[in-house]
Amino acid sequence: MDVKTLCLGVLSRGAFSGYEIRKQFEEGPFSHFQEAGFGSIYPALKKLTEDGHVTCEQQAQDSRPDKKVYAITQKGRHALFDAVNRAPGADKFRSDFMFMMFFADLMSPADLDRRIADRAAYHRDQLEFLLSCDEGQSPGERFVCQFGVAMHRAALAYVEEHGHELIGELLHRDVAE
Amino acid sequence: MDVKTLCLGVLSRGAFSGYEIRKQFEEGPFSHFQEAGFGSIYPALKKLTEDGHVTCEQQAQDSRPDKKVYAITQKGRHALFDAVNRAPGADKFRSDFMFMMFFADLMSPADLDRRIADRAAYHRDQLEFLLSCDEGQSPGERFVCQFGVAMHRAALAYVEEHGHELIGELLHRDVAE
DNA sequence: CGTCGCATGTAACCAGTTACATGATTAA
DNA sequence: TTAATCATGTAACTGGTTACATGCGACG
Repeated sequence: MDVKTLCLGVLSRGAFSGYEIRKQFEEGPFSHFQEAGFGSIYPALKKLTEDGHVTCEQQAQDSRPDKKVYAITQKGRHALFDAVNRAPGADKFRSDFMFMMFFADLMSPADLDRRIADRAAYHRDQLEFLLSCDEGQSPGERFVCQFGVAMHRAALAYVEEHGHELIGELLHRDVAE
Repeated sequence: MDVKTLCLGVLSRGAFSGYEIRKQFEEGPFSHFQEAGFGSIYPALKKLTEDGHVTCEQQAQDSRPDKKVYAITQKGRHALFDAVNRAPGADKFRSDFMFMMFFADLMSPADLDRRIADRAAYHRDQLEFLLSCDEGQSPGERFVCQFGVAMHRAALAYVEEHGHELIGELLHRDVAE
């Protein structure tokens, strides 16, 4: 799913500036399963405008830089429709944390403990956020949001239950050697 | 986590050829949280050899192309140790499926149903695979593998429970209009 | 007779990230 | 006064993907 399509998705729900679109990827309803930064959003918006998928209205603001508000066109909606009805690519999940846990025996128990605590905190944060944006309007939005809740709940539970177990096992091994 | 470090991780567990390393990313114990293809593995191995992180032994095979078996060096182990003890980057999760579900109202109920069934099948596959490689040797490996099990179990349960709910909601809305 | 598995590699390409460039306002 | 928020954009880079190039053996 390229950034152009992602932007189209955001703009199908309202008119926004590039800055606002980025915010939605950072802390909005898309944040937990897609991401995009300025460097990819602005060029995407430019391309979408050229292709007639969005229109751009420049708004002057006093004591602030101009704002360019983008709105989706009929052609853009069609492109979004096509993208949604294409076969989805496989999920991409990459986790440095899991790689490190895989090699937990290369870490000191204290460091390991800290990493696991950080991880639990991360899942708690995400959970809190997702629960707060749960008043999702559309059925699809609610489905996705609640999926995130289910995932982070499961991950948190796993880390809390098995994290100490892992540290224990490694401690044991250290003593044995 | 770049492909060089990933290869170092694989090679810390034994000597392998580039082809075998790729297989481990495709169907081995790393497959559910990292990936790498030929196009990134071979150049990484080349670089690692130049840097002295791995050594390469060419094995002639009759009626088959030569095999280059790579083995990690002490320097390589040190580099892996450093990587594991660095602060982990944030997880990257990108899901086309979730994007599509977000815009489920742009899909026909029949298509939606099919996508959800495919998704459930995918989680079942992953689960089966992860359960089969559960006899992980090291505590870290077991931790990571069982984490995968927990995640796919939760995802499968969620999709099975709420997928039909979503279709129902959209069907309802279609009738209302 | 085809295609799958073994086996290695390069070159072109591309999407996305990082750093840079600019600058006013507001809150700590 | 320092940092954060608002606001837009480009250029250089980089990492990884895709396609190409080569070729034998085994299985169906």
